Amino acid sequence: MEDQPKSRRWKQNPEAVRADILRVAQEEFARNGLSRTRIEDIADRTKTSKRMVFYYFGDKESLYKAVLEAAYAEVRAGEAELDLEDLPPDQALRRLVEFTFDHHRANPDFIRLVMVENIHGGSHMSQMEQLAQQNLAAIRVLERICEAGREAGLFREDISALALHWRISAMSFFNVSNRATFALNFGDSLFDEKGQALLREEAARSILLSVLKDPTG
Amino acid sequence: MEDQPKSRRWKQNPEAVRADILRVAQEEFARNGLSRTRIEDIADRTKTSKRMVFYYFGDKESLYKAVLEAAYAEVRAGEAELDLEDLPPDQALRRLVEFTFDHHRANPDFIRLVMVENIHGGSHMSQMEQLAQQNLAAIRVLERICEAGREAGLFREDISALALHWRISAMSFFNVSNRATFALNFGDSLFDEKGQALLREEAARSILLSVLKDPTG
DNA sequence: GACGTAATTAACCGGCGGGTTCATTATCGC
DNA sequence: GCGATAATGAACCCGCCGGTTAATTACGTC
Repeated sequence: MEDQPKSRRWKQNPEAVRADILRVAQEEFARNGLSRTRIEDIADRTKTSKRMVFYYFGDKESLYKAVLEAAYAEVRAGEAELDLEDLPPDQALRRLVEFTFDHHRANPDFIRLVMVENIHGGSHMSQMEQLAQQNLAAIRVLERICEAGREAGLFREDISALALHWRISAMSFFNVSNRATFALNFGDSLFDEKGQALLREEAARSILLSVLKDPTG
Repeated sequence: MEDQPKSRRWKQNPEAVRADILRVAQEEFARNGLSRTRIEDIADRTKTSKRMVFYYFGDKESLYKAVLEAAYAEVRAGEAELDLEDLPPDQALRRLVEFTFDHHRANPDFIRLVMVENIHGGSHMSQMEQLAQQNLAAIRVLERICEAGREAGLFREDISALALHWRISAMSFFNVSNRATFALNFGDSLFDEKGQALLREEAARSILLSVLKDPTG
């Protein structure tokens, strides 16, 4: 990091430049979507130039795809850190819901990239190959919880791990993605700390209730 | 409606032209977002010209705002047709969830417009004045159901109508908005008729369970 | 130090698309 | 019919922005 005083030993560092561009591009694409983002705006916020953006990433769409892929990888890596193995199934499920809720909330740029990608019909994401396994891993976690719950006699027999994941995602995602319009329509009382705590708790509670064989437990 | 006595011939019909533009513009903005939509593309699909689009709506952003406002008005009008007054509270709530789920699913263009608007931070919607009342009406429906449920001894005392609406919206909205990426990540099994029926039923069931004082009922 | 390659800079280009100009036609009130 | 105004058509303008050209500088290798 620190430079040698005598010889200006400032090393060229392509990887850092690349990472710098990616970082800024993620923010810009997340804020503005694909078309509204200007490569020059990205360049201006990096230490390098517009020419270099094209030099490293080819064209705008490839940069966007690189951003999307990096964002997915980062978020999935964050998810993988959650360890639920040693929890009883009901507590594991509750913790998974709370974690997902918090995790989405902490990564609004990722959420916005997914929104953008959905507007585009997923056409860029469909070209990303490697994420199939990562995603199935997410489902497998839920399936293990469900199975453990069934074996413990706690959970219903007929729950679908995929549909469960869908519901957990729906609430966690919507909470970030639709904040602007929801707050404009109904006020922002649900988006301060107290409101968010309420939503988080009710999400966890309703998910849990819905899988329990005996909801009174 | 159809007859116009000798004055006002069929030839020039500004209102129809305007409606034609709005209709096409809604589809284009919903499919492509604001920046990616080309006014010329809209014009080409109408019976009129690009020149007329500007003549009637001023500029692109005003057209977008007009589309958004019209879409909101139409969807809210559709919601207002639901009558739950004569149902017991638990059935009313279930029906409201199912209706919302179906209604969102039947109006993907509206959903996509709201997605686009959220990407833009709601900056255009914040200029729409009249929708505050419409939205409060939606909450009031839920509040009446909750109150009736409490009075009947069926529902918990501590449920928030707004948080309940948030959860119903979250699932109904996400089901449409994130279909592309969800299907790419986890397959499209949840989006055929059978999968959708499952999601709809589980959404209703989990909402209902979460408000009941005695969930075994 | 010399050579080849990787990284960088400055200046440029071209077409796409939002918005306009100006001339023309239809419609209405009288 | 006549004048005023609303509605329409064809062609045009121009600035923005994605992408490029060409020349220059740093760097690894011998």
